[in-house]
Amino acid sequence: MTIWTTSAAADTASRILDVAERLVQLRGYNAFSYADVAAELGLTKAALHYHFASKAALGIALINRHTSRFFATLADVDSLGPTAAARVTGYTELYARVLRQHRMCLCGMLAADYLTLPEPMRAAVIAFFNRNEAWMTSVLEKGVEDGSLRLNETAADAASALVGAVEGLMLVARAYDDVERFERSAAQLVAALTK
Amino acid sequence: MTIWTTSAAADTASRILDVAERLVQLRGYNAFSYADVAAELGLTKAALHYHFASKAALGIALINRHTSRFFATLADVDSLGPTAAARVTGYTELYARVLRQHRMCLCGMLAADYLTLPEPMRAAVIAFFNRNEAWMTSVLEKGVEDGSLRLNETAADAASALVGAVEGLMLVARAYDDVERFERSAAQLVAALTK
DNA sequence: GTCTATACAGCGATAGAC
DNA sequence: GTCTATCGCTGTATAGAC
Repeated sequence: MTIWTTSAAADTASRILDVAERLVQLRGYNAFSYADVAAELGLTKAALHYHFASKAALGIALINRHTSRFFATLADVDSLGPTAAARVTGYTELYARVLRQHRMCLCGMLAADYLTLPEPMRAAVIAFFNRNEAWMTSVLEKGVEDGSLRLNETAADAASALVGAVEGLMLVARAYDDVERFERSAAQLVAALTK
Repeated sequence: MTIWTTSAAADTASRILDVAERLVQLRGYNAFSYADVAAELGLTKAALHYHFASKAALGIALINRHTSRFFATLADVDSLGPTAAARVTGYTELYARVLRQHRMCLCGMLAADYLTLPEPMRAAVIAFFNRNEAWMTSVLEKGVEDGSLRLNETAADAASALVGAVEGLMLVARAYDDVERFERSAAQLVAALTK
């Protein structure tokens, strides 16, 4: 049993997930292969199939790990204890970091590939968005309660608009290879909440 | 020389574009093939290669035709002569129509596939977004001039945010298979312009 | 846990007949 | 303009040795 603290060489399954995650975020689910991942890690395709029996299984593991990590990081944003507007800005900043690596949001990319995905992957993608919206709804509700935000719609509706909008800002900004474009647009979304 | 008025059976190249366009909007550029299109039209792959020598050539033709048609339709929205807010709503309604067919915006989908596209296709995708933003910028500027809109940022910045946001609202709403979700969110974007 | 080897389907693309 | 036939390659996945 290996004890993980920090750094250290990750096990093979983790390294497979690392590479596959990056490739999906860069190229999409249908434009990466076991051969791509294997070559990058100096393994064979057969070795990958030992760790993840099928591409669908790899895909599901990818989404699940990403979702866990993302909401762990979001909890850190919460623990900074700022205002609702600052928290939403923290949320957009998480995505700006992804963009700086020229990557799309993993689940945003999979949303584009959605109709080609096996059902279990679809469900995991939707679960990610549901959690995004639930987090955002909670943040907006607190902002309304403390008077820092004024909404003309329900917090849930405002949250779903924000989550969707951020995905699109990433999608287009990445094509332009222009993170500042994303940041300018995201700042407007936040500003609209407090107007 | 065939005269096109309305309806009538389109020529083969047009029918190829029709099918390929739908498949890209549903599945993405890397998840459709010449075989898919040929089978649907009762042709062979070789016949498709006669009309479009390569997949890249087909892709470029796809974007160019779509761009022409989209801005022709947008001109109709303009000619209705409504206010800036109504024009933006008309813009979002064009995309709602696409969503009702369970399709993503063609260029939004290609933005996801962006890093896998040949350079000429990338340029055509960016040109589409540039024209979207130019149209939207013009609409917003007129709204500011006539006093119907108040912006806290430049019209160009507000336009790029709107265009990007709409793409994301489509992307996520399509995964949820929920056009009303898109419409609720899009209405908020419009409302934020006049607040 | 990783390898070699292989199966089998699909891909984009081409040659040449009709 | 469309066909048959085929090429070379890549895709996911499996069997069995080490």
